[in-house]
Amino acid sequence: MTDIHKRQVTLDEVAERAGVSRSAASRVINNAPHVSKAKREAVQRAVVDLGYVPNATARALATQQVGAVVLAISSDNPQVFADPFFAEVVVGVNSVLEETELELMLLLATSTRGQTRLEQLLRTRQADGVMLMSMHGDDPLAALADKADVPVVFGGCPVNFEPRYYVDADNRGGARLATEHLVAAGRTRIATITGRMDEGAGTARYKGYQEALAVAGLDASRVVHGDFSEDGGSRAMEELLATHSDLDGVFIASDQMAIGALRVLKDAGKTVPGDVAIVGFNDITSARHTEPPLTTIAQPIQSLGREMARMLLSLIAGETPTPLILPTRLIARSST
Amino acid sequence: MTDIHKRQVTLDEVAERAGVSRSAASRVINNAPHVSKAKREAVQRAVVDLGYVPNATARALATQQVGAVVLAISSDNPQVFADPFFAEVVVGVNSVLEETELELMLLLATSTRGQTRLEQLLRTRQADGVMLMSMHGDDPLAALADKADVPVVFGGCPVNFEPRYYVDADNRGGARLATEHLVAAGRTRIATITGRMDEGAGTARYKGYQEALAVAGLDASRVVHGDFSEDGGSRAMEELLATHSDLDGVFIASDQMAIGALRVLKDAGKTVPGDVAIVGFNDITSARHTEPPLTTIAQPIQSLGREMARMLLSLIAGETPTPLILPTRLIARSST
DNA sequence: TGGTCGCCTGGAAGCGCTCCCAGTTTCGGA
DNA sequence: TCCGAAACTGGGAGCGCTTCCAGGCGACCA
Repeated sequence: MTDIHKRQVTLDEVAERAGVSRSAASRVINNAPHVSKAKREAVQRAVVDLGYVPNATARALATQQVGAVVLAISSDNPQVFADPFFAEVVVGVNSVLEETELELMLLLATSTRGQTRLEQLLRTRQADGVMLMSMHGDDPLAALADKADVPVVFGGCPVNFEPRYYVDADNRGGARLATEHLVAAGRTRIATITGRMDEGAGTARYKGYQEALAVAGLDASRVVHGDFSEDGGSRAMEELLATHSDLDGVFIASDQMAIGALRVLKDAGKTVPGDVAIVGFNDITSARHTEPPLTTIAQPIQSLGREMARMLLSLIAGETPTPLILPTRLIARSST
Repeated sequence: MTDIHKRQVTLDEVAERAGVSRSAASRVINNAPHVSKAKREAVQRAVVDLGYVPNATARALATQQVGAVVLAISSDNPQVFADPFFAEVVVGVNSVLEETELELMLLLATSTRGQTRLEQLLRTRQADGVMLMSMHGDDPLAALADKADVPVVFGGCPVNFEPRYYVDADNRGGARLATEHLVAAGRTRIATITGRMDEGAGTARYKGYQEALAVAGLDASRVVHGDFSEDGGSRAMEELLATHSDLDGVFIASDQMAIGALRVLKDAGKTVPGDVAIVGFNDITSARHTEPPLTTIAQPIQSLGREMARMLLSLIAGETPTPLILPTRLIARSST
């Protein structure tokens, strides 16, 4: 870099050029009242002439507001964010932040360093608010976050406690929908492959499965716990086939696992949906391209991001929003 | 929010508690020399006791360094970031930033507001550096960015000019690889569906296709321009079928388009790879699940992110790195 | 024992902006 | 014509930190 930083033009220069005091200039920049029309225009002209842009840092220091919020993903897996899920969340978040003056910071707290950073963030107001996602069950940060003195909204409800502010997809309702769909299709020996049981989504989806079968008066004991991953899905399906070879329907708590399961089913010579019907969860892009295309539950991911951002904004504004559960819906394709 | 912001503890308090001057305290915080062992330890103890964490804003104002870099995606499509591609880039970027003290800010410049923000960012040093992606051909910001007085590295080379600092995947080489693969499989009437020709990746991949066919002495005139999208791929394939029904191989510049094309081919009663062999580009997750699984070109996306971040760091450190082209490789599956 | 060098040390001046406050105008109403 | 209220105006004190600088002090060499 050539080090010719043409020094940034400051408010003082604007004021001088406009022939007013710095205070007056500041007022027009923030369009506050108490400045005459003439001076206001003079300042505005000076701003344009000089190409003045306020220094965000200085402003932040003076106002004690950072002007940025952070989206933090806490996880032990460095690759979590590679999940397209988060990309969509970000799009949603961005769409509402775009209407404000707030910047978006990303914090992938996947290492010890990252966790430390997140912790400091929570206790020292380095941001005006934080959106926190993907807390797994035993994360001590969850509790800390919920009573931090900086506004925090959770994306997804942690498994072991309910934060004051969160927005979540209706995982339980979605799982119920999925299972009911299987029941309605005449399946009677319905199994499930759950997600990680230390995540809110994992337990909630399992609960939905149980509820639906209870209502239908069917046996809900064909259960294997998975981990949301494709390989995990394969392993779980193998186990299921070994222990409950009579099954004729499976609700699988993620499409990734469903893809793995589909492969195992195929290798085992079972037809889908002929021998066994499958419903997944998430509606990832690949779900449309499997053989057969996967019936699944879609969550409004961008909305989730959008609503998290809105809730955070409302919190920052000093309001007290109530938790929000977003509806999920069934996408029927050919695996059922 | 309860508004009991227990005021942040300041450096002055630390200094007082340690019985030293603020300057001394500052020195030990930044572990600078010229402070006796005794005082150094006293300060360190005070820091722990008080739970002191430096105020990043104040520090930024004093040092004239923001302590954050931004990853900016410039595009006219609000949904670009939903592409899993960027999620992976972010993972890569984060992995190197994690080792530093720098924060990561995300700027999705998809609206007028966003573009304005990006422009201001480029001219007013609101960040210590910026990584810029997805510039399409006629974006005036590209030129501006390249001579901004803040370090900028491009991700992907814009179509109409070569920035001073960039890292890109070897799109041309990858396309050549893909086309050569088709040639090696004995195909002789090889078409291509290109990407958007106002993006660097689009033109580069087209060039690679031309080169490979030139070397093989084959006709390179079976060309339809697409837009990288699935629907665009369908439309392009229809056109190709209508105008060049004799084709026996197609290099398609993105997997998304390939998926669309596959559907059209199937509807038209053509078998893959029997009648026509297909090679895509990107190796998206879905590519493994299509029918048949797609032969494609993989780019090292996380590396791209990582190298962009590294280059930016080196730029910030005052060095002068050279542009970087990352290798791509062929993933052979059953569509060829 | 005197002089010099080099390492501490803390005071103070900013970094660029906001905002309180006291002083000055202006203006309408009586 | 006079008075009070309301609107304007600019000075100045911070926000919390870094860093320059001048002064102090011990050590080391001759």
